[in-house]
Amino acid sequence: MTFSLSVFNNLLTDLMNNHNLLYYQSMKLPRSFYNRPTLEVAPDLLGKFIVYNSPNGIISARIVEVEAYIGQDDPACHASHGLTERTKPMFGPPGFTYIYLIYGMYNCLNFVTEPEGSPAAVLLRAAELIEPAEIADGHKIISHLNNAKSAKHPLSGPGKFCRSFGLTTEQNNLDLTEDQIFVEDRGLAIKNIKQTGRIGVRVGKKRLWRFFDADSEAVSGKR
DNA sequence: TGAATGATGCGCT
DNA sequence: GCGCATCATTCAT
Repeated sequence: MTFSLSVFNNLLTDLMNNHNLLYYQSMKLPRSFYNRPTLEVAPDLLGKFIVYNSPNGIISARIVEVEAYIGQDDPACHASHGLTERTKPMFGPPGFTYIYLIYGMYNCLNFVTEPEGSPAAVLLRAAELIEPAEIADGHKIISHLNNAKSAKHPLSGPGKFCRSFGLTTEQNNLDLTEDQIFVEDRGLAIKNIKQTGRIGVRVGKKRLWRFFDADSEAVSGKR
C-alpha cells in the first residue's frame, strides 16, 4: 500500500514536471470544496497538497495538521468581535487565503470556508515535504527562507510553515482557485486522523477542532 | 519559563 | 485619538 502510493506520487511528479498546467488544472480543489461546513473541510484538507507559486519557484507540501475556527460564536475565532478590517477575508466568499500576523513576528495561513457572510476558516498548522521533493526546488527554497532555524521540521507549526514558505500578509486574501497559491488533491488518503482541542488558544478549549495525521512526523505540539 | 516583537481591538478621554 | 492588554508562536534557557 505504502509502496504503491509512493510509486503513484512519483508518477504524478513526473507528469507534473512535464505537463505543469494540465496537472494543476485537473487536481486543484474547486471553490465548492471550501464552500462547506468548516468541520468537514478541515479534516478533508489532511493529505492534500498546498502549492505556492512563490517568487523563488514553486513550493509544495502535504498538509498534516489543521484547526477550524468557526463563526462569531467561537470565542477563539477572530470573527468573534465582528467584522473588522483585519478579519474581512473571513467574512468574504470561501476559497480565499486569510493571513495575519501573530505575536508580532509570525504569520498564520488560513483557508476561508463557508458561504460569504459566514465567517470561518481553517488554520494550516503543519505540513510535510515528501521525499523526493516533488516540485522544483522546494527543499532549497524552504531551507533558504527558514534560514536553518529549524532544519528538521521546518513546516511544523503555523508560524514556521509561513516563514519557510515565505508567506506574509502580502499574500492575504488571495483566491485559492487561481494559480499563485492553491491546494490540490493527489489521491492520497489519510487513514489515521486524530482530533484534539486547539493549540495555543485560551478560550474555546472544549471544542475539539484540531485535526492531524497521527502517522506524520511533522505534526506540531502534543499529539 | 520567559523573551522577542508589533498589529489589533477595547475602553477610555 | 491614546494607551494598554491581548495574541490561532517559536526558540533558547
